[in-house]
Amino acid sequence: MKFTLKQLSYFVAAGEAGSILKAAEKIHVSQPSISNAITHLEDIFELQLFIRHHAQGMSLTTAGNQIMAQSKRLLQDASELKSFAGKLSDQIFGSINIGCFTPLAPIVTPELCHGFMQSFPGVDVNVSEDNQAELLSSLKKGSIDLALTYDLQLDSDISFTPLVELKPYALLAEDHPLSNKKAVKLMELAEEKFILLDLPLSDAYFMSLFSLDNVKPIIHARTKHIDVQRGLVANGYGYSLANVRPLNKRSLDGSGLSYVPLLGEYPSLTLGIAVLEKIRKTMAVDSFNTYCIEQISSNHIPGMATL
Amino acid sequence: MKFTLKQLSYFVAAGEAGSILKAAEKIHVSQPSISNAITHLEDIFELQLFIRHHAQGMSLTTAGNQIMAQSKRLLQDASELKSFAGKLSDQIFGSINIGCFTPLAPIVTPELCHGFMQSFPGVDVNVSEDNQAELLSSLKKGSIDLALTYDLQLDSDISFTPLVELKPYALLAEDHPLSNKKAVKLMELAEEKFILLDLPLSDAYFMSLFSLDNVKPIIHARTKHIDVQRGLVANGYGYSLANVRPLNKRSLDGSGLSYVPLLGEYPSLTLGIAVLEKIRKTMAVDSFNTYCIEQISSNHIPGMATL
DNA sequence: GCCTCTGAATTAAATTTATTAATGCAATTG
DNA sequence: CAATTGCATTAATAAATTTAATTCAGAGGC
Repeated sequence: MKFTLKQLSYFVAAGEAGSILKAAEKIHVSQPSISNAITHLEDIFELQLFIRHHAQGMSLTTAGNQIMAQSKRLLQDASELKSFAGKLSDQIFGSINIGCFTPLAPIVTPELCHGFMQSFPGVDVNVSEDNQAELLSSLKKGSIDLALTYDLQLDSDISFTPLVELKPYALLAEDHPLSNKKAVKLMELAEEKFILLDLPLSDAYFMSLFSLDNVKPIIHARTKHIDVQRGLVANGYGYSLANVRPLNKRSLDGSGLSYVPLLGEYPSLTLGIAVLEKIRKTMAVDSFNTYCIEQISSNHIPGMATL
Repeated sequence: MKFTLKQLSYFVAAGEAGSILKAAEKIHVSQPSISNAITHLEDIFELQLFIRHHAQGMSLTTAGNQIMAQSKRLLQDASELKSFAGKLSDQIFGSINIGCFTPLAPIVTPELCHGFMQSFPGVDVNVSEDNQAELLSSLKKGSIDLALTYDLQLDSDISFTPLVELKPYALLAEDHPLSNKKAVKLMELAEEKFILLDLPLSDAYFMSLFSLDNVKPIIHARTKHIDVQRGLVANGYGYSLANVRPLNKRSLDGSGLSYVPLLGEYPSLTLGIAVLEKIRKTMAVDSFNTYCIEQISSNHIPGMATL
């Protein structure tokens, strides 16, 4: 046996009016409706809520007063839930979950998310980093609202908004003989040792670049971590290829790096926004989406160096 | 357009089960009921709460997660309201409002209410003092649950439980010639000045005592305050009659008083508990009622001296 | 003290709302 | 490419809510 919010609201109206009839007029329902609601509440609470005065309305008992205070609070909370939902749908407000492809995350998310939260203090942005497969799965599961990633292996139910193309470049040690050239051909590096960034999608992508020029790289090391990749290159263990361009041109141990464009036409990786097609976005997610479009362009990418 | 607690609970069940079908089995309702409830909530909130996965249930969106957290809280609060009401009806718990006839209040209520609240820490006792007419009106209005007063001018819808009879006695100054007598006749005081406690009921009562003996008192002063009455008597302005017997036999200015029984048969005032007949008492009120019966007897009255 | 009035409770009919069983439908699985 | 899964839809039914009309008990006026 339970009660409804409607019954509570009828009870509260009667309690405030001190009369069922007056309450009925005020809230535009019939007198027996309120009478029923009160009787029902008295039954399930096993309490006398009102003292009925013949021909002069009714007044709350002490128990009724206590229940009424709680009822008002509950009704208030219910109406706040409604307005919370309303705000979620039409105001830039609430929590949003953003996913970012791991190698991109340390470059773009700090500035991007911080800037967004500065502009929209009502929004709480949660960022998670993951590989492409997991990002897509998270989008479909709803555990992230939006992903910043490349347009690789996207399913049909994911919609992708391209933002910028990231051309591949050669990652060389600062003191490498070719490090000051305007551009470099893959062929020129063919005899040197190659450090492969061995992540689910990037490995295949980088190898495809070599194939285009019929170059067989000498894979000297594989790593899943871009900091290891940069550290190895900076310390002269070999060269590598990359698309993301951290502003800081030193590896974690302080050794210098150089970014040299590739001479020739190579496929870029397109950085953009992936969202689930069928989803209806909250205002906050939508705002983050447009914020990304505004902030990320070929002129400027948060946290990223120009070539 | 509003939602119901039932709809919220269906939504929460579905959110927790990750599937309408599983939720339906768990809470024993049909699948379309839950489906409807969710659709309704999505409509009125203007939010997408779930992502539907074909043939593999559904998962909450970020918005759905936020709404679900709030919904759970609201349902929790609703169930707490229910249990609060339950406790009010069957446990010694909550607030109670006690009324007390003004002259009695300073004598009996401090010890009585303090003792009760010690024994039942879950109960919050509020005491108010008033004259008989107001006490009865408060009982009928429900603003007090129970009144400690005399059995005077009670209406038919008030039920009165007598506790003790308070015999009238002569209030004399400590150094009054008759102050050490075992008992005194009203006749013996007839020539002295009389101080009348001039309260709605007590004035008529005291005058009726004189009528019984065909004595015409010399009314020297009238007061509505028992402290003034005691002060006047203690300082030798005259004698008075009273029923309540404060333990402290000094007036507020420190002068001594003496209580001397009346010789003869005079009507007593009966101190007891007045409650509204038709009311269903909460457990807390009922306990206070029995506590009064236990504590107030002819052997002992809290705060009151023996004659 | 009689009559009228007020306002809650009750009753019965109408309406709305919730529930169910059956079915449809889209995507997944083997 | 059937078979299955699981949500949405539909239509029939059951339940709850609402209302209009009425009853009833006490209050208040004369």
